[in-house]
Amino acid sequence: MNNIFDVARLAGVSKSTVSRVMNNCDNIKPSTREKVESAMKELNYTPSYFAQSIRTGKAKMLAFLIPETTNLYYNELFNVIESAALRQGYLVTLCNAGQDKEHVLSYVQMLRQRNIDGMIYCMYHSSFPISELIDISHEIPMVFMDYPNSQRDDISCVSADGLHDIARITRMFQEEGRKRVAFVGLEDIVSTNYRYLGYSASLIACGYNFSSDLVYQEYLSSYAGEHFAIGYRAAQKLMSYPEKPDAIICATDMLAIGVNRYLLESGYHIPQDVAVTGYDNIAISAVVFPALSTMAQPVKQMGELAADILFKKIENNSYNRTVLLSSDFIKRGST
Amino acid sequence: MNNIFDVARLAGVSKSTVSRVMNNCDNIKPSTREKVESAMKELNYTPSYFAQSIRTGKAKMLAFLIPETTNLYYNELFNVIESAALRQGYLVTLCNAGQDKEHVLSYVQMLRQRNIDGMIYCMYHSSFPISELIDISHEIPMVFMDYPNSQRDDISCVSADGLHDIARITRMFQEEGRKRVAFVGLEDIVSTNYRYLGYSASLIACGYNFSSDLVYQEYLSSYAGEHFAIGYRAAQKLMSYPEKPDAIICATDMLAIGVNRYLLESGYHIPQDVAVTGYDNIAISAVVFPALSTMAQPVKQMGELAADILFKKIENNSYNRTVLLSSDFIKRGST
DNA sequence: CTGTTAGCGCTTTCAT
DNA sequence: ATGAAAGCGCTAACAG
Repeated sequence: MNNIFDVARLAGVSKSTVSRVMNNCDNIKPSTREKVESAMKELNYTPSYFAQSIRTGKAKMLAFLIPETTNLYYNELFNVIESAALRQGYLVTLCNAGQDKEHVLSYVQMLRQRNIDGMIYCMYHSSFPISELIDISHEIPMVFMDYPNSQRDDISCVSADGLHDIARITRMFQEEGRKRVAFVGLEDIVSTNYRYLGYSASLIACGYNFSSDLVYQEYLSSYAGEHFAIGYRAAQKLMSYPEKPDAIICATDMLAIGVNRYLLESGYHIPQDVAVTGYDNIAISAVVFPALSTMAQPVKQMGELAADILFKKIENNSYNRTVLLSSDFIKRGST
Repeated sequence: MNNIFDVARLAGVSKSTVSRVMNNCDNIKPSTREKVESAMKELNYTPSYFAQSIRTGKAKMLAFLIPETTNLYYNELFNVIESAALRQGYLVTLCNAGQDKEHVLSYVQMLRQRNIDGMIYCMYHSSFPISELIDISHEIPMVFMDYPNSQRDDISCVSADGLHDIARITRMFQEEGRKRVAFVGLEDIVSTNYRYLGYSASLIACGYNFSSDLVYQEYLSSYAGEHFAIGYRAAQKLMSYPEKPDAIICATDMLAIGVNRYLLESGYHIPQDVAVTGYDNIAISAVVFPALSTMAQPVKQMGELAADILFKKIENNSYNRTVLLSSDFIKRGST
């Protein structure tokens, strides 16, 4: 492997000049720049990553930390962030950090030891003790996703605006003349909690009566098939009350698919008897029967924004910005 | 940040000794080892990753390259590989390399520049020119997955044994007394081609007549919803012939789900009129109606084996091993 | 505009 | 069993 000295010798200049050419400094005579460049080409030279890093202290590497891996949402997000990073010469490592505090922290610790330039952390369980991470974010650039917290200006967050997204759905149902709008959610998940807030606020705003018979939420164990089963159970419960809902807002598509299954099996007509909405627009939603109306998060925009903010923070970690983005409602057969 | 010299000074020894303690050399007086260790603890010292790497030439980092990101199979695989790597102090970066030759190669190039220790590459399109990668694998340790090639001993491959997996399904149908067994697949995908081979070979072996009216394969464009639609079209076509199949083996679960949808819509009974199998055991398969019988690849075993082989290759790249693993048949309502 | 020089923090001979 | 010293390949003052 050729090093900077070989290039310098071949070009008849000093190492520094070669270094300057690589880092496109100005103040280089065009003729020497050419000599250096052709020498680099001739020797098929690429600078040593480690040597560069040890000097600059930069790893040119980001980390994307996610809580679980059965959700293609994170895949999409990773994609977008990876592309954005690559464009700037950064590599991004996906970290399946889980939700155990010790595990997350030890993963973060390892990343810091490797001088990672910055990280994007996806929040999940609301019970996760995030304060440690917030402290760390003051030392190493971090952007939080799925953590809709606009309360503080010393951190940066990028999330979908589930609260207002759900409010728009409630309003739609009201305009359609639906009388009883129910909500099916997941306990203890930051993003779905936020959606629930949107439901309960807009219910009042639309003049509906709030009733606990209209809300079904359940804790989620880790198993993926669970989502579907929870939806199924939720519909079973909601439809067992004397006053049944005529619309069900679900916090995720998988819940909605479970809800729909119960409704169909029980002879209800969707959307005539009951309208159902999901949230996420997973691939299968377009293809189930009835096709699911749902909210599609602006994943591309979210990922790019997160990367963008992270790069700004890498330049100057005191920069902070928090953004909540509206989702797109995809109308299909279930409403 | 403290460096090795700070530790040495506090412990009253030289840098070399500290280095030796870190790398657990023998020939260290227990008392000095203790002194050094407590000094490290006191200073909360961690060695500089870059400085270590520049000396050893090792990045302690692997890459996992995948062709696309809408398949949770890769997520599972990544999980397993990541855990195995972490246990050895390696970080693994997920690379959404796509299937464009230039893009893959430039990604690989970037990884090499960063002195990645090894890579695991997931094969996909059979038209992908893999020979360049094979050449590269002679220089930098690489394990190929989903590339069931036992022909050559200068590369390492870990794959599910789709050929024999499908043969077992064919045999099951024969034992059930099914008369016409069809196959639905995807053109141009290495793993599904291999499954087709298992179908066509076992058809003969079971004494069935081979007929082109029993085979439907289609090229796959990149869009994910496509899988489902292809399955739907496939069933439409297969059931349009005068002699209809009474069993359909699908190369993937998504295809099978599409097949089932057409069959149900057309009034066929599953599995009485037509039995259907998938391959992959994706999460949704347990939950669709009828629940899908399918082959579950031993993903955990595959990932661990791939990591294992890669670590052996990192020690000595002339080591090679190719393994094909049997999947587990999950019997559900569709058979 | 370019060269000289001093490190970055560690590992690894070579001495002792 | 330990220390001294020479780099790994690069960047960044500092000179000129």
